[in-house]
Amino acid sequence: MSSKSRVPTISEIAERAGVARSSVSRAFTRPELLSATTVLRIKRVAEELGYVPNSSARALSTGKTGNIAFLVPDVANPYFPPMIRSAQLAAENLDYCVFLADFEESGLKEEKLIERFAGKVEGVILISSRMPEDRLQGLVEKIPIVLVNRDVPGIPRVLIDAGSSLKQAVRLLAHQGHQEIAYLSGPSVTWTNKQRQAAISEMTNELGLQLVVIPTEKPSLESGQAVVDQMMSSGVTGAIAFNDLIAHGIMTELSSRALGVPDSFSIVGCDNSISPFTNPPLTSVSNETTEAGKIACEMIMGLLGETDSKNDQITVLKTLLIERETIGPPRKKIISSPDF
Amino acid sequence: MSSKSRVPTISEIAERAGVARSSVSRAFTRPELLSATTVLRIKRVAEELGYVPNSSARALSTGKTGNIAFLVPDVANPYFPPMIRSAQLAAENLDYCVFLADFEESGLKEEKLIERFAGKVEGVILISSRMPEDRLQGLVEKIPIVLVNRDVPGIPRVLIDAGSSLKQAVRLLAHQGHQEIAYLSGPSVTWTNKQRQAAISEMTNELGLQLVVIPTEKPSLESGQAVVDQMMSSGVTGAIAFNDLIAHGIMTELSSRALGVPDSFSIVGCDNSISPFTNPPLTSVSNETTEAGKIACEMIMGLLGETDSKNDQITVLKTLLIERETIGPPRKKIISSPDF
DNA sequence: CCATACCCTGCAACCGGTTGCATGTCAACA
DNA sequence: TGTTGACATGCAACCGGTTGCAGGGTATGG
Repeated sequence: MSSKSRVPTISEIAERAGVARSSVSRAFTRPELLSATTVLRIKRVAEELGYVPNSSARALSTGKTGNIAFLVPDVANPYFPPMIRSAQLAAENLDYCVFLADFEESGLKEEKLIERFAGKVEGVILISSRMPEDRLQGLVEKIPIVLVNRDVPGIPRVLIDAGSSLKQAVRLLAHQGHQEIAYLSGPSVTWTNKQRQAAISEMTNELGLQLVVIPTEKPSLESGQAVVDQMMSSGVTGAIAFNDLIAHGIMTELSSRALGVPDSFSIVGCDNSISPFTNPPLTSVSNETTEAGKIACEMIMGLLGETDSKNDQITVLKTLLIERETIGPPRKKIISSPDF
Repeated sequence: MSSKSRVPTISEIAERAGVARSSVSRAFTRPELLSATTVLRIKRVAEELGYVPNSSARALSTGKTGNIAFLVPDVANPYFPPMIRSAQLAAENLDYCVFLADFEESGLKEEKLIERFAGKVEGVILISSRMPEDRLQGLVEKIPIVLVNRDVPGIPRVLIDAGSSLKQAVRLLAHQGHQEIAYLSGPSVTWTNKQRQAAISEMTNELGLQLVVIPTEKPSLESGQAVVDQMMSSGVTGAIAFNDLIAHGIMTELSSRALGVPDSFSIVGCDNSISPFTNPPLTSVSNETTEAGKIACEMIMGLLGETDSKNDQITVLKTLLIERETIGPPRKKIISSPDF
């Protein structure tokens, strides 16, 4: 029956406490300016009436919203939730609230979202941004930005460098005797993908292996399944996937064709997201996403004080290859060399 | 070098376009009140100057923030991200932004968060709320609330009812010959846990099975591992876990003791989150979390128009038992009856 | 006892939009 | 030609805080 009970305003508190509105405001924001007894009296009245400062009003006059935005390409991708969580927790400790949005792997949508958030937040954390570099450069003039897994000079960023672990994976594959391997690439525009591909390519060159790069539609299970045909017909005996999801898609498709891993095919994933759960457990690259989220959040907070967000701060996080059970020696080819 | 370039205000646009401030405002909010040419002129100037309405100011005068909050017990629990995603997408379509927060399975923290968000949002969606019923009842007088997986009369809610699938799981276990099974319970205060336990208990009674309820610390992998001793010494031959995470914890612990699933022990999970990935693939209950998120969001939006959020709207979503490979006949007990 | 300084509090403007009401213009109609 | 009404626009108050400045009161020192 009672519709939403209206919250009292500063004026009502002031009247009830017999002080000016400004004193009420100060009682909450700068109590050291008032006598202790006045503060007490005001707070008592406020408590009594259930006063809560209106944050829109406060934001309007101070220019600080106390919010940040956190944009990810896909919330449901298990790579992101730990990062989201740690960033949100870090923000909360500094009394900030965080907006979350999913830009569905689309740079356009990402840009639209930033625009929508622009007035509501003090800063934006972009995870694996798909936006063109020049747009980012333009944006950073308008609002503080921190990038995760995207390397744009002049914009503060935290990078997770899987390169060395991936090289190690190539070495492992080579050691088992693989001569031709595939890289199931991820979203081609992303820094993460480029960086992973470059590392793998560098190591295959060094070791004299053949590398076949096979693009996938999306970094998802389904996309992994979809490229198995192409992958198998390319003649490779092992593969490294952009992420665990793609790797697992391949494993399921392989197993539905009665091809076992690692007996018939070797595979390694990346991100260590679902890899402990797969069948068999997937060899994968673990990375400190939790740490990354926290650092990104701290970076953005650091930026807020400054007059100029143009800033080249950069943090690189290391990774670790977790060896599980999906690497083995290559299966002998059916159509083999004459000496067999 | 240039610090954040200030965004122009309505006044500057007005001056530049030679109209009143109110006209600029109307050009954006109620263009049908102005002549088409004026609207055009204003919009051109606005575009030129890069005008973006200040949302704090707008929120202050209209009383609508255009935001909602989405609170979950644990962002990193794979059960929630799909729900978060669908809710956020639904909100976005209605031009709403969503705050995300993690209350770490704590009712106290949940309450603190709601308080913090109170002034910033028009409504709150609470997932698996841990708050006492009377506090919720009090809260709903102050701000529109929608509950997911929590059943409080008078508050709109969407429930995912795993009962029938869980009963089916018990039947399956019984059919395989299990006489004593365990329920690895989840957070005891949650509706979800109570409801799951009740369904299982009802069916074990009906079928004349022994049910041992074993509480877990948290619905996590680690907690699952931690209760294996207790579970095995209780003499059960199969178990149903509150969720996939607990179930998987048990599987890994079992396997580290060289006990295979389902040969030595049968187990079923719930939520179908990581179950397709486990080794062996876990029999689990799938539920429409995506749908739940969307519906919750639509419910909250429906509430916003009304003067009174007290409202008994309720949606129940069904589930499905996905049979995979973790149920088998019970292992014969070592200490067995004399007839063997 | 008076001057100085400090402490506390109030006044009023301001943040940037929104909106009810008044005014002005022009066309249609009698 | 005068009246009426629809339409377009402006005026000014308002949303609920924050903050620079001024003024009154009291304590302190000369």
